[in-house]
Amino acid sequence: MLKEERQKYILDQVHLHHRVLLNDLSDSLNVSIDTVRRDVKELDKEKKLKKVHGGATSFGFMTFTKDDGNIYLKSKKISIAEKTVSLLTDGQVILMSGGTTNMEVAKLIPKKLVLTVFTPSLHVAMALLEHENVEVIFLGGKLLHDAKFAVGGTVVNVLSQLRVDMCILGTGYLDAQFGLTEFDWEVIQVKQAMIRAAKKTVILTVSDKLHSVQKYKTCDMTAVHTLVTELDPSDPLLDNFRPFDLVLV
Amino acid sequence: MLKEERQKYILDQVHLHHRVLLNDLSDSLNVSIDTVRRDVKELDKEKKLKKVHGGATSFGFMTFTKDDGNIYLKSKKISIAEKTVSLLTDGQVILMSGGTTNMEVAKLIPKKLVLTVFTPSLHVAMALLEHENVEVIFLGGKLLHDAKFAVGGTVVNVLSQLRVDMCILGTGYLDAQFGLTEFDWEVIQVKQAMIRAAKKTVILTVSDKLHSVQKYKTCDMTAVHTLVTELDPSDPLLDNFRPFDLVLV
DNA sequence: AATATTTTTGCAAGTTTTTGCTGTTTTTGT
DNA sequence: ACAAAAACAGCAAAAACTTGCAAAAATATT
Repeated sequence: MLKEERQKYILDQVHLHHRVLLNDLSDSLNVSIDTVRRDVKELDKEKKLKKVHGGATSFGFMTFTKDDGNIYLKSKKISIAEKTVSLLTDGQVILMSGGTTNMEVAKLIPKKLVLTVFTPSLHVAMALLEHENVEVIFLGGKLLHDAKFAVGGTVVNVLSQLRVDMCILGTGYLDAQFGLTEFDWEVIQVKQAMIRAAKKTVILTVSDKLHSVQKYKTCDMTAVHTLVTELDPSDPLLDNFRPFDLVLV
Repeated sequence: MLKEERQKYILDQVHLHHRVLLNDLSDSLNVSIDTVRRDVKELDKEKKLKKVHGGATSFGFMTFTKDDGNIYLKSKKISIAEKTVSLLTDGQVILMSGGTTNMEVAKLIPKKLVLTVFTPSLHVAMALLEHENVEVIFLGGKLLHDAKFAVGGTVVNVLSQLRVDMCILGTGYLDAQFGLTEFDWEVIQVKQAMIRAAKKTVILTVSDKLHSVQKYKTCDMTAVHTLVTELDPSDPLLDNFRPFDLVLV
């Protein structure tokens, strides 16, 4: 194998996974670790990647990691994401909406899990593409400038032809009496179509958003199968939702 | 066997496999390794391929690496993007493919310009959403993990129903004789559909990618209306393209 | 047709590059 | 602070490259 081939492979891997381990490379290329080290060193000198202890990282596009400043909220969302990921099983076909909570879910999906995910969210799609075993299908349409989320007829139309295992809704406001509500009419249309296209609907929400109501209604509580919060399922804050036939996680 | 035949064979092999080993060539051509070495050296001098230790590679092969950080190439791309932006007018409906050059175009679009842009590239869509006056419509479909680009039937299908003013193709390899070529079959399908959907086709390419050929063909030079490079339109490097009925910018 | 000239080809000796291995130093996580 | 992992430096064998040269082949000249 030519040196050039090796280096191209290394670059491809770096761009694909955002980071690589020298050991993995040495392994999959069947060359000594020293050779890989020297290659990476060269590529680093050529500014094609960034060498770090034990491996290398790409320093290109991936700078969209605008960490939501609110550490407190973020830890809640990660807790929700962990619970959500545990609901997923190999081979499932699922729908994911947008929002920061769903982003955490996308990041936390195990590398080995095989999934097919439909999403109208640019950010979620981007995060999902980091996982080799996840097939990502973007639900195309007109994009909202702020939410980076596709809405409109084409999205709803494609959704109407789908029948998937599970739908994970990440944003929204939840109330036992008024159900799931939103403030954007077009987003509502998409989310309703997502719910219709799925056998099960999973709602993710931080406890701060419980018992809050917005202008438009997406669905009733009866349409929800699973509710994931950062709280313990037995927490009294969730009591209002117990009368409904849903799983609390 | 004539020298010319040999060199033609070498070039074919390089284009076919992206790389060759001098030993393999010497073997299959039944000539000494020195002769092959000299041939490859000549072809390298004529810029027909790139000689590397132990063999040779096609030009597109290594050039494909996403050249972030490569300041030199980036300035070329910005120059191309500036020229491209000047081709745009208020109210147009256009198609944009992916690639780093198109990314620069997306970033450089004037804030006041009113456009409608269809694209199957996640990165380009993301960049376009920074512009308030640009309506962005994502061409949904299965996303390629490395290119973050939508391909497949749904994309082609939607494209077949469009009729837009202009199509801007950012990636690809260009040669006067072989036209626009790619190495990914699925990407080809999308690009061909994009060309069919547009009244005008604009190709953006850095001069480094001129005269390089890949496995599959997207279109002939005759399908191209405008060719944008970082070179001056009168540059002799572009002479090969003058016989065609296209605008050089 | 015979000879001279240029080009091409193969070979050999010496040089450079590449690569894996050794032992040593530096960094990292606990 | 200590043990483990990673990086570094130097070395040696193998592969690849360079150069110069002479034989062979192709082309030109008389």
